[in-house]
Amino acid sequence: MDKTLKRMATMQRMQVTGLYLFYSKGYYNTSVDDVLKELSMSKGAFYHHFKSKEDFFIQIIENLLVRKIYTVLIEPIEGHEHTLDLINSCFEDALETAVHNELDYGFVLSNFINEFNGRNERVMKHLNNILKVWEVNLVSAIQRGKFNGYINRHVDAEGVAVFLMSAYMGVRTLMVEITPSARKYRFMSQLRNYLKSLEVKTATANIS
Amino acid sequence: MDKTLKRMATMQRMQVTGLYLFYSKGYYNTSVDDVLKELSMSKGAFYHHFKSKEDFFIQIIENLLVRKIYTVLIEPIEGHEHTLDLINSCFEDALETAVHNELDYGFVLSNFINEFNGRNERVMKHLNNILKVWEVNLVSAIQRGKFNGYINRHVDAEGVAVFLMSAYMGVRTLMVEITPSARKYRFMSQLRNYLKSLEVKTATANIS
DNA sequence: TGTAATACCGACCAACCGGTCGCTATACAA
DNA sequence: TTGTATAGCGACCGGTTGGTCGGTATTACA
Repeated sequence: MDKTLKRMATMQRMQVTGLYLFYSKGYYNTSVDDVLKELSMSKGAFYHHFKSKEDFFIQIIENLLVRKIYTVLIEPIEGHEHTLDLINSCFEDALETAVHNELDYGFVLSNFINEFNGRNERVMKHLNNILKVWEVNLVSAIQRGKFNGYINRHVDAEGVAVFLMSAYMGVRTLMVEITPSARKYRFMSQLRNYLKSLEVKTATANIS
Repeated sequence: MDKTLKRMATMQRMQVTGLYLFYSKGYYNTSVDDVLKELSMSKGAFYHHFKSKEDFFIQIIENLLVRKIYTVLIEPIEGHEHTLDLINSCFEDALETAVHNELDYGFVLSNFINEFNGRNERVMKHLNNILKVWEVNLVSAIQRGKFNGYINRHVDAEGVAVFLMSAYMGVRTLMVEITPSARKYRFMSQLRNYLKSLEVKTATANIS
């Protein structure tokens, strides 16, 4: 096998294991030795590939976390179909994955933000960047929805984005407890209610 | 001074300092020595009053955290005035406090849940209990609102409670970043929008 | 004033932390 | 086959962790 290819394969394997452990036990609560034990690897090998634990984690963020958020929360709302339906399906799918996750420790990004906030500025910058990318993409999806006539012109796109992100991050924390499925169902029902309030209003639609 | 009174005063002082440090640096990232340094106290004194670090933290939860949540998030919505107004004011005030907090590390309860979830079942039980109390009180406030004619009869009280808790917990995490004030404003605006959708509908109110 | 309980002190412990370093094992190019 | 760069090894280091323990200082009460 090509040398650089093998190197990348090893590093990838280390990062996947690292993300899993950091997510489940927390960054500060997971020692380098823990990661190495899981990998059946030596310390020398670790520090041959990464210059520090922090550097290892930052590479995990950039290589794995960013891609994860993209796949689950950004790409699904990029289409030109009815924006509110896209958002609804996207959240539905994301939460369903969480429900079926045997061991759910909450929204990965939100967990790390909580852990690093006020403690490690360098890591926080990387995490906040992901948050920003998500926000920007949500805002433009909503504006696209307005342009395409699916969303009321007077809706504040930035406000909706902040609200949606808040709701999602919060419910993911709530769902780590017992009966995540019931909470997901109730949450999604209220989310649809909220999304409906953003629709283009017709003269007759809301008379009850 | 009475002996037991002095003991309680000392323990109270220790717990207040402990909560501050655990909140700002995280539980696992704060050593007992850190707490003792802040208190100018010895290890012997600490372990004379508390049998372990974990025990110390659980007492902090029961004595300080529970009361805090009660004061900020439960009592303000207990009245018989318009329920949705009470909720709106309660969230507004709670977030305003967060904005003015020089060093904000997010919603205390939510931070600790994130830190202990899957790592310490005993502590999690105590934290989940607070969450449950909050939820129960929100649900009964909403049902009271329905009874008093402020909220639509068909509204799912449990669903609204989960949604409101999610949104609050999420926005508190989002607000730790830059410009918390702007995010608060946008969030509250959307929250009012959502709360409005729960009101008793009249034939003319929603024609636009 | 004597005494017993409580409050507090800080040296000390084993276990663990992130990181270093001198070493070997392997793989490819000449 | 040999030389050289990369991959991987694990003992070891200084520092920190939660917790212990033998001691002293302070207090309340007889």
